[in-house]
Amino acid sequence: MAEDDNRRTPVTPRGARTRQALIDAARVVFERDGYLDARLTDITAEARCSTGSFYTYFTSKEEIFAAVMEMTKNEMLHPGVSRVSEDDDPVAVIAASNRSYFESYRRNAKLMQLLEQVANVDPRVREVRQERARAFVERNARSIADLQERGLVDPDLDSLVASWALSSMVSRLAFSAFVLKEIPDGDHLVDTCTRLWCNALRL
Amino acid sequence: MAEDDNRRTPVTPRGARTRQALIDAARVVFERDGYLDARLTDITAEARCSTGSFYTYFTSKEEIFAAVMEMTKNEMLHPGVSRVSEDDDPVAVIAASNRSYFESYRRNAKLMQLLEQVANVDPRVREVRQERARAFVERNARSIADLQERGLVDPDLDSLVASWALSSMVSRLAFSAFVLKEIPDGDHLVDTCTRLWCNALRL
Amino acid sequence: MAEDDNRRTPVTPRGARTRQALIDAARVVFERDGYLDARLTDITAEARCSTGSFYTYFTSKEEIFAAVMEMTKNEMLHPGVSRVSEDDDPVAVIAASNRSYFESYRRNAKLMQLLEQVANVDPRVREVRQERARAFVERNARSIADLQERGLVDPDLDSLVASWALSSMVSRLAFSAFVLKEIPDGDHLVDTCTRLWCNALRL
Amino acid sequence: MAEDDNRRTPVTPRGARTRQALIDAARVVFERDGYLDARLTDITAEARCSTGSFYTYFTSKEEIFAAVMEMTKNEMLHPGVSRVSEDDDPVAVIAASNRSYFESYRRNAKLMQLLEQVANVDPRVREVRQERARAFVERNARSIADLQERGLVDPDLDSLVASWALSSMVSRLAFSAFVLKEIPDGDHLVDTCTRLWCNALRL
DNA sequence: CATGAATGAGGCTTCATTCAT
DNA sequence: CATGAATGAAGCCTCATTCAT
Repeated sequence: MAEDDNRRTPVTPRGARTRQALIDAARVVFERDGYLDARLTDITAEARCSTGSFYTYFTSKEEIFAAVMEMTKNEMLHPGVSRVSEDDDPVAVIAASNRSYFESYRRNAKLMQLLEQVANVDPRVREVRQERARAFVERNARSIADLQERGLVDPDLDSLVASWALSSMVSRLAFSAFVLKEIPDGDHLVDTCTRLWCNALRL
Repeated sequence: MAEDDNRRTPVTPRGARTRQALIDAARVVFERDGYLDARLTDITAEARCSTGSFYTYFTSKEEIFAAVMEMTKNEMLHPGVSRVSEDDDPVAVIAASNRSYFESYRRNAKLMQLLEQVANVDPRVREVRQERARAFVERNARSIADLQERGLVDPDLDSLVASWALSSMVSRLAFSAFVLKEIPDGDHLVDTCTRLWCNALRL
Repeated sequence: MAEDDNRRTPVTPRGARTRQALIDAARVVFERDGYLDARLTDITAEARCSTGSFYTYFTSKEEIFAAVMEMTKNEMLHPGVSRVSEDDDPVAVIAASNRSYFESYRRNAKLMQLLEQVANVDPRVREVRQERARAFVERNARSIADLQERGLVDPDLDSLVASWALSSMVSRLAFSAFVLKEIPDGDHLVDTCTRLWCNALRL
Repeated sequence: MAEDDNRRTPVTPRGARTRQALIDAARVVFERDGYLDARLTDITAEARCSTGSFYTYFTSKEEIFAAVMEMTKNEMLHPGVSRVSEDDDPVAVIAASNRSYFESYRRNAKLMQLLEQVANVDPRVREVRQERARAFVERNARSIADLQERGLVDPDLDSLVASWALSSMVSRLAFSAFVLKEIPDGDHLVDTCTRLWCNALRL
């Protein structure tokens, strides 16, 4: 995250406040208008600061978008997963993980939509999104491989490809449910999803 | 599909040729530069006609994009599916269907990327994409329901939700493989995908 | 009215029909959209003929406007005036003249508005309008001079200037009443107008 | 008068200067080229600022035209009128008023021509012109009614209609004299005008 | 004579970015 | 560090006019 630019990280509290106001405003504007239709002046207006101030802290729309995403990274994590111990029932672990994922997605649907939007437009954001996806997939792949080692699931499956497939299934389902609203949200959705996941692995 | 505009449908062969040249040019430019970076003048230059001619047939970039999509709809269909009879082994049917889908996606990867890009930006295109997705999902849902009736797959699954999930899995996998190139393409991919699909249904 | 252009006066009945259709269409479009917003293609569409045909008969919007005005010249004349003989009561003559003028204006309000509009935009049309005005003013001036000679009205008035003033009064009043609709139409209006005219001359 | 737009009213002196320069430039260009032929770039060139600056203060040609008119409203007022006291000879009052009106019109002939031109083309400007006219007419109507109450003029006249007629006469005469130059300017014109006005009222 | 497609100059408008105060 | 006005490249779009069929 080292800046290749001499934009200062604010040193005075006043500067920090302005920077934060800009990020908050950017989130509001991006969620309201979409990334492409958001104008820098909309953001500064929302932040109640001048146009010029934007360039004190950021060099471009892209950069402030990255800052928004960085800022909300914590909200996007799925804290529930790690709390499930390895001794637990594997199905319960998967169910908990899925439930947690869906909940997080539901809470941040607008942001996820934005991320999807911008990833299809800006290569740097695409990279960010793919990195997140990869991390998610790899964690699931390790989990699948682990279950294979323990003889609990179909050993013939390529754990990485299976993880790609199942992770894609879950994330796309969440997108359809919470962003596109094509599928009714609810326990039924998560349950079916978990059941398919377990079935798919022959767990 | 009814135009809310009086742009003519060409009545002379010459007009039809120009219109077609514009659509072809648009596809080239869209695939080369992406939807957002494509300028109308690039399209008319590629089509070797004047700026004004664009407006003889289309009112906006959005509209010619829709025409490109309409034009290539046939290429996107998966003709192989219907050739598999109902008497065949259900696994073979699914395998054939998936293979066909992946092949079609591979051939039209650029267009699929475009569709995804524009769908996240333009509501009208989003509608088109969702309609296609829905058709695909519903076909698969009927197929699943049919297998349930024949007692071949898990009867407890909600066939529609299961179809959403598995269809999402396949289409997203294709996107990751052919557009993002995150997953190596190959028989292995389709086979694993089919295996997961069948497993998921307990077929 | 001699054309400085080789646009043919139609020789075939078919040509005459097309030309007439264009003029009729132009009137409809001009009255509906105003001169400036009227596009040549609107006129040809209204006339149900091709764009090219327009240029078979006219060279410009200006020219077809002139043709519309020429065509409707007869409607604009005030036939009632001449029917009043000189022996009649001068007040009755003036009253009849005014009444006739107002009636004609009321019937052709849309066209008068157009004439006013275009005169402020196109010097050639301005010339036409001024010529009409001048003819009207001069006729009235002669009438006033005549009354002066007969010792019926104030002999100190400059008959030409008085005619300009009173003619302006009437025509502008008609414009306000029938085009701008600022003044309620009715007998009261004409009567007051006539009374003012007579008073002004000390008739 | 409330702007339905967020174009800023300048807050710094510099901004105020630019805005003023644009208005001044617009007046020059409008008077030189006419409203329709005036291009925005002509105005910004004349104001020695960039194209973009125009849009900092105005949204359209129409809007800056309104600003020009607003700016010159003061020049258009007829300050002489109020200086004539009610005790004066009514004829003298009318004479002074007319003289003042003509002088003002003569000074601002170009602008009046513009106003007339644009009023026939743009409904918003038409409204402005009509409001001015109405104010003028109503003031004269009150004056006529006052003279009626004092028994000095024909009591049978409808003071409002009479005012419309006579006000129209004066303003149209001024237009003919100073814009169209159809009538020779001079004392004679004003005197005849005043005489007709007084005669018409039987003053 | 009719047709209707093709043309392209020319004006309009936006908004990211700079910079003087 | 904040301000907000100034900039101008860049793309959009119209429509009168021409011309091949």
